[in-house]
Amino acid sequence: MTASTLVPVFAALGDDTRWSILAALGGADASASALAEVLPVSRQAIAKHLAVLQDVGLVEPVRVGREVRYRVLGSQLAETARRLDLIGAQWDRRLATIKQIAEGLESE
Amino acid sequence: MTASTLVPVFAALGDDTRWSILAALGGADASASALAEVLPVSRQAIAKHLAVLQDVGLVEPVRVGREVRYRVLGSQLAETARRLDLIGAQWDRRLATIKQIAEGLESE
DNA sequence: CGCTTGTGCAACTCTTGGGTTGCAGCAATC
DNA sequence: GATTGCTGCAACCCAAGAGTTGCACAAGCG
Repeated sequence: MTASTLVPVFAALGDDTRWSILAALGGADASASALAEVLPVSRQAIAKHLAVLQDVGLVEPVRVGREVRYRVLGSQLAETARRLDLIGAQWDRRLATIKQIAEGLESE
Repeated sequence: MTASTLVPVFAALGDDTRWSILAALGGADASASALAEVLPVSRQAIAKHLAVLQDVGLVEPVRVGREVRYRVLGSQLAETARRLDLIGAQWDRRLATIKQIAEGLESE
């Protein structure tokens, strides 16, 4: 059941501050301290968010000298999207099946 | 900025119980009371979750006599997946751009 | 009409998690 | 080697939300 790993990703993406962090990292890789200068939250709060994002594989730490910069992994976003799309498609298929059955009943 | 409406959807999808509800509704439309007999939570808890799911457009209420059944909207899942995929693709494009620049520097 | 049953509203508990401050530690730099 | 600056850990506060119980109300059904 790979779906169990999917829910935490959505939980991670369900927070505005984390999207702000992802957006900031979209410009260039940055450390927690650097992000704290841009965003209206403390460095420690950002560090927590980065830990969450790293746990679900949305972000990757890169040591540069004595600081730790983070990079967004777009592939993980795409992968999550792919799996979500599959689920949505399954529901549509179910609806289609029900429609078929209903139409079959009508024509009898 | 349509992305602002995207975050609440992820927040809604970031809960295990709500996925259980969606899964149960995948079999057939059901009321909050019916779901309460299947899932290990109270009817009121389910009612709250259904309200959340309805707010973000993942589920739709259908009155049947004196009960209110809920139906999953797979199209909303697919739409969310599409938008998430676009975002992921943008990050990949940025990485590709950076790679191009780096390669350009090497060849000079 | 009375009974049953599904829904809706309200109040409450308790855990989770986002945010903060403070301090200790470590690694470059001068 | 001392200083500077970035990281990591810990404790704490507070709001949001997941879950519960209880009750009131409305709509079918005997």
